[in-house]
Amino acid sequence: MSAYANARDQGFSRNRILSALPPGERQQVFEVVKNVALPIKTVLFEPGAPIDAIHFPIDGVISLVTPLNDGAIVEVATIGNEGIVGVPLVPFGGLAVRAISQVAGHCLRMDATAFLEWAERSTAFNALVESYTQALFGQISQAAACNRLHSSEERLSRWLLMSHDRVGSDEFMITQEFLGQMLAARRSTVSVSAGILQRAGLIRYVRGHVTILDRAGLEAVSCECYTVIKTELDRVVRRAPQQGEPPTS
Amino acid sequence: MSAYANARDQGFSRNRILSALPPGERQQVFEVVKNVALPIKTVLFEPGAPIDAIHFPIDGVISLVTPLNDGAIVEVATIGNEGIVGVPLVPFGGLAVRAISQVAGHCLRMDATAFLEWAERSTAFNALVESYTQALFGQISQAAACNRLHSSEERLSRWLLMSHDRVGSDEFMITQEFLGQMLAARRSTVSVSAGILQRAGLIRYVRGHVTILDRAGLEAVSCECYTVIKTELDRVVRRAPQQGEPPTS
DNA sequence: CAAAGTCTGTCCGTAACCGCACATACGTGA
DNA sequence: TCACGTATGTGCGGTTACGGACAGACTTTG
Repeated sequence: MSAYANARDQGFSRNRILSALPPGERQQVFEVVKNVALPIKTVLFEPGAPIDAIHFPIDGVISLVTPLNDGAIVEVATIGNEGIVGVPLVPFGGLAVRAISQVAGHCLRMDATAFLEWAERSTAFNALVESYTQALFGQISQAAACNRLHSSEERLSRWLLMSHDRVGSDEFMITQEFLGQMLAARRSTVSVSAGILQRAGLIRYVRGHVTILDRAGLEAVSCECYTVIKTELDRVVRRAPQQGEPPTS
Repeated sequence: MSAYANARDQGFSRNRILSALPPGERQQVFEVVKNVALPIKTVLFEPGAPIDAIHFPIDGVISLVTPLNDGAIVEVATIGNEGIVGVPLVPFGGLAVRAISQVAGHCLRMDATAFLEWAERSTAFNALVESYTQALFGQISQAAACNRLHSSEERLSRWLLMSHDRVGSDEFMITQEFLGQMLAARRSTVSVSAGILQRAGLIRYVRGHVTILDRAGLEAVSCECYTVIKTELDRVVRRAPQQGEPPTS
């Protein structure tokens, strides 16, 4: 989204983790984050490198990928407005993965030091972060199983569904070449799988332009992993006290 | 190991996370843990179930596995005396994986409530736990990539090496049937891969009895994932102040 | 309109592994 | 010693996806 409800909001309430905070704390967190645009293929951190900032996606999709020595990469998790990029965060520590944006969008950026202070000060914030960390942990575990056992068509469907949930639109951009990297499959394999989905009327896919036509159909083709991951991620914010509308200020 | 240096120690110092604690705190932690034996195929927790206790392995190997609807399971991490079973722990939360012992051994068991209290009270303890959590996160990410891209022979070698590191012996028990479940491969595939390793003189494998004959050779056959994971796990305790010998009491 | 670049559909030989089956070898206990 | 259960080695057709290549279609740029 390029226009926000109002200038002060800055899309703040559109990250579901932050939305789940008590209104008072939400306002305070608002003071320490900055809305940044993430063009496609922006790298937020590299494996082993110290993480200087935490990102709360508003729209767009960010992937955690494991790079291998031969240059191949494998996606292990996708993160959107339901999550946080950069956890688990340890002072001076780094994660073993690369964070890279797959679908362009926006994030709320919080310095690592501010994040750690907040986690220490606010019980609600800390609980949400830890709960999400656990869910992310589960997502990666499920991806590990999925990568091993499920067909490229199932995994493609899952990827499309997860992205669809996150971008908030039936259309988004992703080339088959890039998709192949995410799924750790040949581009030609992606082309074949996507062709099957397309002929079945589930999607339209023209030169990097994906349109979701039949969500229910995609869910039927996808493996169970989609539902497992979605259920677990939803639980993170559902467990927190429901928040009302953002303050009209 | 069935005999400990002394009764009070109870193998305490053989878990590398606990060993990395300052001596004073180590003694205190000693008061709240209990040495328990884990026969093979003991389940410590199931996906989604609340975790009532944390385990610090002394010997043996515990695996985190993701079960799928069709009954298949995939190993996403193995944990031995370098680690902790049950993190990241959140009050009333559960992990999306099953923890099951693969090679029989012993653990130091700590109640979840005691664990949470300790993490809050002790900075050193908390730092170790969080650092390990990050490393475990990396291990699962690497496994996700490995499961997708590497051959059964590479993965088998990696599994054998990781187990070898943890059991502290050149011999351990694991049937091909069980190994196949861990690697999410047919037993016959395991048989073929193991046969290749065996004919190459790297291992001996007779009716569930594995003997590591040539570690260096195995490392050459294994994929890079072994080294990546080992390096990351080693960093956890290397970052902490080195501890001396256990107190002779 | 022409040219260059990008993206996609398709093909083919090959490799790895599945899914299943069967035979053999080892170990235990009667 | 024999019988039985367990564990392993092996074989074979079928499937999936690799690895590499090529042509066509669309888009952008000049």
